[in-house]
Amino acid sequence: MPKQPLLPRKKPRQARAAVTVETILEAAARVLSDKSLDGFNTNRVAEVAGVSVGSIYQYFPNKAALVAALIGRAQDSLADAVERSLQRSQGQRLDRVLSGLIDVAIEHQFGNAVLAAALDHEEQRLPLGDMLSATQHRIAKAVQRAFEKHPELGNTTVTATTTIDCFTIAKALIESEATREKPDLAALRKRALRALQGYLLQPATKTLPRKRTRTDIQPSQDSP
Amino acid sequence: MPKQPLLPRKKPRQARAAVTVETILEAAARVLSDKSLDGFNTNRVAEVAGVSVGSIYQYFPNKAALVAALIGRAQDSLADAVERSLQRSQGQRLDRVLSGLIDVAIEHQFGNAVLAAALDHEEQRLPLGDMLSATQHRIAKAVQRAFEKHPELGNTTVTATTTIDCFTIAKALIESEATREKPDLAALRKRALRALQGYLLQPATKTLPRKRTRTDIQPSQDSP
DNA sequence: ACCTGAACACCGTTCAAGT
DNA sequence: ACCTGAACACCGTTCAAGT
Repeated sequence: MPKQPLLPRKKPRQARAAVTVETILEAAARVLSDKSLDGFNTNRVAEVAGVSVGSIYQYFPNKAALVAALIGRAQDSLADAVERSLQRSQGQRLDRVLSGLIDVAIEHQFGNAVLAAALDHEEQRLPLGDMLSATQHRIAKAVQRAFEKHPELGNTTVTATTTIDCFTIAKALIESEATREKPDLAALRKRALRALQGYLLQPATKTLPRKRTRTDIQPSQDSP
Repeated sequence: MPKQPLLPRKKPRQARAAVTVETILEAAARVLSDKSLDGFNTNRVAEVAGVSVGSIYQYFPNKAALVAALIGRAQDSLADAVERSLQRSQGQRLDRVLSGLIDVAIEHQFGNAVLAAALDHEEQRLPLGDMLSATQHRIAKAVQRAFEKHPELGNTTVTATTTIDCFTIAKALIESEATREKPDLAALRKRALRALQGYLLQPATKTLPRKRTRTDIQPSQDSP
């Protein structure tokens, strides 16, 4: 069971080394875009980058760390876009705010569809834990602030979970549309907006009396 | 670029061969549960099943087809559970119907968490196309019928897309909770119900006047 | 400090040989 | 018809040798 480290092995100390690292990451993004996850191998990345495979392993402990670095960059750029969008829609109606965020997420996903899909996929699989949460907290905090002070949500308490759920929901709808052969972005925007508005404006459910059934289980690791 | 076939190579003709196939699939599920996707390899599956690697390739064209078969079985069992749930909640309030479906989905995900997560993951990655849609249509149709005739949704038109969106949303929330270290199933139920009720009861958005921005793009395959 | 590329290990897949 | 397992190919990772 390989508990793989995902952090960069070391930082380049010389200028030409920094170029090497940058070249490697660009090549990795390129290969991932062109060939998707199958066909993404270190040999090809090295070839496209014009370096030896060994050079990759001087800065990244393994292939997963290479992908993790790309995910980190994508997250950063998403966080920037979210903050810009919230700034633009400041003081506007809730549907405007939400539409802005949805547009950002759609752009993020469809701007480079193959790459984004591959990164999303690996994001779930890799134990990114803390690496991810830094930037994601930044996003969550910004959105939560915007929600909290919004008049239309005055009566609803907006928790961190609520904010994260909004992201989860929007992301799922967008990714689902992305796998379609002919995505309809206009329709997608409406559906995502409806889902988010619905979730946010729906009063949190009063505890629903529920008969206990055999689905009242705690998570376990049974064999099939 | 390997356009991999995912359908079983052939059906076993003798009884002992059927046993072999069953044994292989059970071993595959076992390995996947124990070791997750890393560490899931054909050699180990063969070893656990007590057969030679060659035997696997007599019935499955490749490793992905093995996983695809497991996905198919999981989908079938989910479809059964959905239909049973809809039958139980027939004529009840909408929140009851939705809660029943949510419980089914939660049971499906948490009953064998590692296996379910691995299968979900591969479900997105593999080009399952038609293999999936058969069972998924069965589920979607059943749910859509239940929604369409439900009094509380009388004024809302329930399209196929609406139904699928509900699944997408519920699944995303459940999977997200499944990656947590200490999942809170009771809270998850409430959040999922709120999301589904919100989406279904929220009147479909009137076309929102939107300024055109540079995010009005069509999907493309640009380089980063 | 950085880079190279041959060498090794692991694993997916095949195929000649068996029953 | 079914099963075996050695052999091959591909790819992740390392390391001794270079600059």
